[in-house]
Amino acid sequence: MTSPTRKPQDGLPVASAAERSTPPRRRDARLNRDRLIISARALIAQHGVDASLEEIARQAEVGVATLYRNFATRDDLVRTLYDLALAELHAVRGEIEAAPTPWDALVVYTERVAEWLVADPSLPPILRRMAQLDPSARPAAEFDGFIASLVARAKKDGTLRRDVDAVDLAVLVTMVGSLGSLGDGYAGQWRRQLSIVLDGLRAADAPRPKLPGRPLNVQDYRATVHGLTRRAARAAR
Amino acid sequence: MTSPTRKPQDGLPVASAAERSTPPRRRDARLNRDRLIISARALIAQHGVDASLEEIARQAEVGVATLYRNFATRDDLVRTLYDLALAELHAVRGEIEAAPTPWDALVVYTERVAEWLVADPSLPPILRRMAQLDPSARPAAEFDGFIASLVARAKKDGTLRRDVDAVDLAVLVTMVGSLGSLGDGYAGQWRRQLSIVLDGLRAADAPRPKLPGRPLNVQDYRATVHGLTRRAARAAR
DNA sequence: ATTATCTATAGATCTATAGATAATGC
DNA sequence: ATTATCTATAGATCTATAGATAATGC
Repeated sequence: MTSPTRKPQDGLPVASAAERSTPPRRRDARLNRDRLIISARALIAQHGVDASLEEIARQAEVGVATLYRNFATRDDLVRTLYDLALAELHAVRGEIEAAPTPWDALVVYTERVAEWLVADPSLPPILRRMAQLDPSARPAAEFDGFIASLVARAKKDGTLRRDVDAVDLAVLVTMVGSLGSLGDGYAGQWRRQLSIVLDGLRAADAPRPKLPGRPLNVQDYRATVHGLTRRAARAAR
Repeated sequence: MTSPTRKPQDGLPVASAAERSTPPRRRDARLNRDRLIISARALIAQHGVDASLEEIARQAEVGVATLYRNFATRDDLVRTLYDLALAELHAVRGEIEAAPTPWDALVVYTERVAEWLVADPSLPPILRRMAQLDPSARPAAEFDGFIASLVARAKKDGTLRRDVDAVDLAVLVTMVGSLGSLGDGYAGQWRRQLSIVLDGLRAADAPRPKLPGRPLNVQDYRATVHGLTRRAARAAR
């Protein structure tokens, strides 16, 4: 379907869906590709998916043609970043299964996914773009059935309120994860906010744990925003 | 400080801070300016604050020079959009004061601010940019003292949990407001999500109201994203 | 008469590719 | 020998402005 330039001269099954993101086999090529990916994440976080490809190459200290060789179109690049991020998310499943109770499993799920989003501010624009390119590409899609059953069990044992469902959880997590785009100061806050959200999801009579962290006061808040500004100024050269 | 081109030949106090956003006095000019603002909102919502100025002018059916005449720099444009949005937010204060109890006042506050954010998806990028340009420019800044006193009163009367503060509220509202950037389907959801957040903020022993709306199921979710895609495709011509 | 608009244009930056040159792996 | 990189370049699009033309308000 895509990238028909390479001939199937090696004995491999050729052009499977996942094959697109196979890194190149030459040492320098692999390195350049990695540099491009790092640089792309940084610039997409700053300027969204329309970030200049030339600048991405420049920041990776690589010619533009090298970028094009690795990623035939801008959407190829976006899709690769998406796939890479998704691979990291896969690891979460095991952790969820290891949780002792359904409620704990839901906590792990929301924490890990929110953490994943917050850690990489290029993700929100990338996820938005992917949703346009391919509506079936939701990051948590593969967890759907699994989470739905956890939700059912947590309702049954009286820890989760009965008037919410799995999609509510997904939306709330996305919401909390969006805090990563607001600057570094929020990066330390998301656990606290998530905890408040979880308390809202808990059955009314279930006991609440202590909130993690401490509230940002206005001075902190200011310092945060200033910090962001300085950092952004530096990044912009 | 800025825009020193106009000479103070009219008898006015000249160049006050707010004067920058004074619309022009000619009928056609005012119309063009309005068209530019509408078009800027749409394109900034789509592409962020780096949206092409030429395209903004094109979509407003106006020459680029007209855009530059109205907004000397890109940041002038952003600042104007910010000021306009902020003016709408002012109206909220009266509504908050009219609420019968401190808790109700906090609900009105969070609902109105979230609604304000959700209604205009150009706001998140604009607010981020403004935070860089001028760290003191937080939208809710003028409510700060007011909300802080509401928070104190709501804690005292046992409706708000005691381990949160006014900044937590601000962060949570920003979070909920970010749902507007995720597509139209979420636009109907934010009240529901906010309600869950409010339940998390409520003192543990206070009674919870019924959640508004109904959860999105996966089909709804898909339809939503598809809808967004079609709309985005149309908008992109 | 004044104020605003449009067209045209210079110079910068961007996307995308062709062709010459360099680096790796077998 | 193969694979990848870089430089150079065409054509498009962008920012920003100058100068000629059109529309309003008094």
